[in-house]
Amino acid sequence: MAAVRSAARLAVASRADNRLPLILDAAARFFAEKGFGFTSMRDIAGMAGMLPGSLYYHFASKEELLVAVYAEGVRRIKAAVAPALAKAGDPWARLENVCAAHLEGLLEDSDYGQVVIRVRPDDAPEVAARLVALRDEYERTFAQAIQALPLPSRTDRRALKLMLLGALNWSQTWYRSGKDSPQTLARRFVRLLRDPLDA
Amino acid sequence: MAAVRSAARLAVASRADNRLPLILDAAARFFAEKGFGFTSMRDIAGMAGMLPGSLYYHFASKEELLVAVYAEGVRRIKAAVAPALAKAGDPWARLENVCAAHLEGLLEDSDYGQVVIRVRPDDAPEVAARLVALRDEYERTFAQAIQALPLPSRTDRRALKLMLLGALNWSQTWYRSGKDSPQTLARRFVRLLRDPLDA
DNA sequence: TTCCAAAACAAACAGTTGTTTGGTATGATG
DNA sequence: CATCATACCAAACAACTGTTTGTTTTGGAA
Repeated sequence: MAAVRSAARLAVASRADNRLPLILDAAARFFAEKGFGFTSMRDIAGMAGMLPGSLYYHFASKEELLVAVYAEGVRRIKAAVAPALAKAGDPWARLENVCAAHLEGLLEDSDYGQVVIRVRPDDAPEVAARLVALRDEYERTFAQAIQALPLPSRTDRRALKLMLLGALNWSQTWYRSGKDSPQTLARRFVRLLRDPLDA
Repeated sequence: MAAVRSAARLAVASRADNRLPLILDAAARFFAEKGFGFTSMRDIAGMAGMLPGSLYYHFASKEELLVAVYAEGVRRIKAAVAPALAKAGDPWARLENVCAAHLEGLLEDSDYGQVVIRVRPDDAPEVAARLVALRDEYERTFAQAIQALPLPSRTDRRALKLMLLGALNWSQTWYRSGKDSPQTLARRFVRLLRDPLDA
């Protein structure tokens, strides 16, 4: 397939693939704002300044384009969370920072991150499995922050992960930029879990 | 508009509106399973055993049909939660039952409940405001169960509501029927918030 | 300067979308 | 029995969908 770039053939980087990032950006923006189903290839092509058919030089289908955006989204969220996760110190503080980074990724920062949370894998049946795999990949990253917490042995950490991650992801529904910052929200949520333990 | 039923004119109930529930059921099923955007009026009409154009006798548009399903969904979830909310006793136990009822509504019970959680108001721009109002209406019901909790005065109850409701609603993403029941999940989630307080 | 593959255009394809319009069976009402 | 609104059918509408095909431009390599 042509989408496999010849860039492997070293350096030069010519003009080749020049507009591919443009396509991805446009797709990410539309997928994030209107969802997968309500976005047309013409929307994307228009914003990228090209014709609809031209997209098929880079991607075999609309769903494959979604996969590319999705993958980039996961990459970015992971990259945003990684530093917070790496830093040593209080595991609770680390979790709070991880949550804050996670929230920034899906609320403010980039369209790519929003796509990962907003678009349901079943919306693209042909590639659904790959999308789920990408999500899971990230969730394992997030789970590390939970594992590190000093909790009573009876605590159900899996449930904790599902609860916290669900709370964070769902915030996309009610969050309005300009009010509480992602940092503030992360602090509030983590405190609800932590404070009672300190007493 | 014809959709305003003449039923107000007392009792008889003739054959009029006979297939309207059928339409709503079909729409609810499709909206719940494929989402609003991926459902066509032909899908719905087909399942209801009629022609696409006929739907417009009952509803002025696809979006208006969504409003009707949405409203019914909120009605049902509220009805499912109401008994749990009314019962006297331990506020924590009550919250757990409320959560269980909520989960059943959007995971197992009815397509209507699933629609309320699954379909984003912005998917139907023309009626988005009305859909949001319907959601809010229910959330106020849910908030009552939170208000009744015996919590340290410093606790942010609004954040608690957002966290718990988000965790519950997001479960639609990962829940697979047959494994943990809604009741079990509700217990696990509520315990994560309560148990630390008891110590 | 010639050549070639990359990258895009231009135009169409067949199918689907929400919706409209005009006609028609039906069952209750006078 | 005649009437009439209700509830539906039948058929089409224009617009839009993802995608394909053949052709053209382009920039770097030989």
